[in-house]
Amino acid sequence: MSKKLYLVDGSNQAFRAFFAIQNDMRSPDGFPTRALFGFTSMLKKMLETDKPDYMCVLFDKGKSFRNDLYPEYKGQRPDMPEDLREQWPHFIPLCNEWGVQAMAMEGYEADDIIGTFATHASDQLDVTIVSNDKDFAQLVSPHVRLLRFGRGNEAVLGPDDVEDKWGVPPNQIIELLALMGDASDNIPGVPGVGPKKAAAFINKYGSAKDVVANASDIGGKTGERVAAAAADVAMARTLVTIKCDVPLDLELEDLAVVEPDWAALEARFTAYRFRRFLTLAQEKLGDAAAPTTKVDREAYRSITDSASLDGLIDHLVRAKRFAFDTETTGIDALTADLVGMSFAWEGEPAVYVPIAHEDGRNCPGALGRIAPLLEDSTLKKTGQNLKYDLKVLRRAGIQLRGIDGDTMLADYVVAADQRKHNLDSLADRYLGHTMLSYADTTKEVGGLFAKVGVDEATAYAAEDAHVVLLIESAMKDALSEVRKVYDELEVPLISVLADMEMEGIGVDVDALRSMSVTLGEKIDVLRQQIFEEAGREFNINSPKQLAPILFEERGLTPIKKTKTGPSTDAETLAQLRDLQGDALCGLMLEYREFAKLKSTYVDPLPDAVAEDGRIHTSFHQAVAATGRLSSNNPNLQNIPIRTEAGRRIRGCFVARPGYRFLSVDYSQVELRILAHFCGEGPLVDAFRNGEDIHRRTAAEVFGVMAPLVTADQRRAAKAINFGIVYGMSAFRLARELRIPRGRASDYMKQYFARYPQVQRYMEEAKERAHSCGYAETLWGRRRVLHALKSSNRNEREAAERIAINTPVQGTAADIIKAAMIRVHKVLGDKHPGSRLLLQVHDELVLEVPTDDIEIVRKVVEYEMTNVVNLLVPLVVESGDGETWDAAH
DNA sequence: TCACGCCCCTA
DNA sequence: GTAGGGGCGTGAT
Repeated sequence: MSKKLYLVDGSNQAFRAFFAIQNDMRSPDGFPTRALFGFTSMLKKMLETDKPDYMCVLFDKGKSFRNDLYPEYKGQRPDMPEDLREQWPHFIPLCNEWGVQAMAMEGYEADDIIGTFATHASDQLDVTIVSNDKDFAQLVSPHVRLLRFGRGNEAVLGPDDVEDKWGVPPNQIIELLALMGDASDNIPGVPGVGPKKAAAFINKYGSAKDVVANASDIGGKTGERVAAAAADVAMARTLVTIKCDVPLDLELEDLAVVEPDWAALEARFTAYRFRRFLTLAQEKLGDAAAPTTKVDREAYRSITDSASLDGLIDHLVRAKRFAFDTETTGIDALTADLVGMSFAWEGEPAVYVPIAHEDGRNCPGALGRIAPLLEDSTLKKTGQNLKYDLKVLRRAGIQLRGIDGDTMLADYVVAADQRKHNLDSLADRYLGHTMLSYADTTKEVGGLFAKVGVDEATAYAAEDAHVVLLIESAMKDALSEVRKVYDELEVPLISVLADMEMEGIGVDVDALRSMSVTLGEKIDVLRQQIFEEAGREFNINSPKQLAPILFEERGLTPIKKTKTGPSTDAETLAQLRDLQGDALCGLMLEYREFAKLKSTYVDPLPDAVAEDGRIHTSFHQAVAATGRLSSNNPNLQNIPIRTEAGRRIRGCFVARPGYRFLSVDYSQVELRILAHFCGEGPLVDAFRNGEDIHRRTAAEVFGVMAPLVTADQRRAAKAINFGIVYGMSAFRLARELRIPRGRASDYMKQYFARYPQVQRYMEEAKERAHSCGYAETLWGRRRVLHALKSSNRNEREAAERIAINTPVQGTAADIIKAAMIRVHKVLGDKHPGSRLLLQVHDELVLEVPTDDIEIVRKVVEYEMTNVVNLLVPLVVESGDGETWDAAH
């Protein structure tokens, strides 16, 4: 058997690793590590499973001969992301410490060095090229294979695979690429000729040159394009051809894979905080300090008889606190049924209690015996995303009480900037442990957990409960920094949200269906009018098709650009209609309004109605970086309100007979919070005196008496007040108000002159974030802001705006969460007929028995306004009605 | 089928 | 200018 040589396109794999990982990963001192992490995974896996005898990782360096030949080569490429560039110098030392040769050669691309090695070595070795770049397909031969990594899968391509995939054999790939060009390298080919057409032409005529020579035979538009692109094709052919004769001063033995330098890797992985790899290095070193908290799945037990069940109950009662997890028949808590439960507590191996497994080894009477423990609030529970378990149990008639921890939320408050807070990610991040996957566990039984055998189910389920405890202890110190927001807000909110989701909200499905018909008719009429006005038919939903009609056929002047061309958004269309008098733009605006309402709300909402006739949204507690909730399936936090047609959709949300909706919303809550953070000053005075804040601001900015402020002046002041909270620029204000930049700038100057404490707050918010690395809310919720240190001005300024906005928006989120907990408590205690249904950031929607409206209004208003003492009063406005629209 | 860009709904 | 979810078109997979 031949020995194996692996040639890795290092630049390509570094990029792939960077973009494949969504979460921002950093070492404790803030150094970005995500590309290095993915790259390390790849190296380790390749070394362990493929065991190459020789290996070399190649990186591009500087410009190559291709740039001399064609200055625009790779010219369209955006700059390397800063986070990736910082990691760049680490790749070669990392490879070397793994025992792998790595290099970059000035003036050559990795492709050419790989090509040279591959052609020289393929007569004595089996060569594998590791890259996702399709150019390498040209080098594939019986002894050279191409290894590509996709999302979660990888593919090894030999000559036949290349032909299957691209339609031509490896020795024709150059011809294929010459015709196609390569958009990512900015190499022009024949416009309109992609992989399919190119392969067909190559197979028919031979080389790219032959295809060009036969352009007249191809005929039609494509033929013309082929003929016109003759020079480009020749150029492209040179550019895509990998050089195989780079002068290399290396012997094969220089590429031999040697034993990793585990001590160096240990230091490196400690610095990067790569837990899993660090453990590996420590094991290899025989290091006594290697963590011994390995997850031992063998120790887990299943509880299948009543004697063991007695023992479990005894243990749980004495433990006083335990982690638990439910296994169910599905992922939707509203329809999933209980299959089993797992428990873990201090000092014993975790256990699994099967309840409804099809193999019949279930624990008799378990649910009834365990229920009192779950309902006992003096026994403390923790888990991962307990809102789900709470809902499942409630449908089984069990009221879960005593929740005092949730690892998903703990990670959310410790690391709000991470995108993923699921258990698998947490186990990896905090423990360096890879969990058994649900997909693998249930793969052979069609994803149905009830069909999994009890032994296998035990390993999977008990691990979930066990790992929750391990993660809690690993994050203990970090969590102690943000205990207040965790204990007072996030954990108590779990059961409030579970109740709201289970309660759901009623909708008038018939009204929505008839609205769909009416809107459909309006849209049809508008579509015809648009075609008539445009003089032809096109896909009205396609901005790409609309743009040339507006800006070429109708000769209108573009107002702003998107990445891909002139914008056709609503602001643009309105200006084109008003300032350039274009009728088509007016029609498009109407069309867009109705089409949006129909496709986003009116048509999908009836499908979201559950068996109980109500819509049950999901509130996500660990998504928004500021601490807000989000809502989906369906999103009930973006139901229209601004337009008349939109409000009719709100009118389709209806209260039960005998009930009314009560909607209570905070008035100007973010500006009040800003005033609080600013301290004394006219802003605080205005709120304390109950003034109309926008009128007062207008009076200050325009230097007139408050009663004399005009409607236009008040509107401008309102825009400024909103913008301030977001860290707005004068440029943006000018656009918002459609006034010259200089005037907008004057307004802002005057604003800050009258409210100097606002400007001071903004400066201090930035300085604070710079010095401690995060922005913080009133409850101590934190958001780390690495980009403050960025050398890119746009990124840095964006982070500064976040530093200004997050304390304000996040404190508003804290306040309404605290209010929800108090309202939920008082309703449960004193007004059980009334329920919280929705939260829309500054608004709570309740369903209240008609007779209780006034008393409940008082109670809710009291709780919302007295939830915290700020320097300015919190004020709410309320309304009630039989529909959500009427209540607003 | 999926990722991405554009557009638009909310606070 | 902040924070979200989601529909549709487009082009690659």
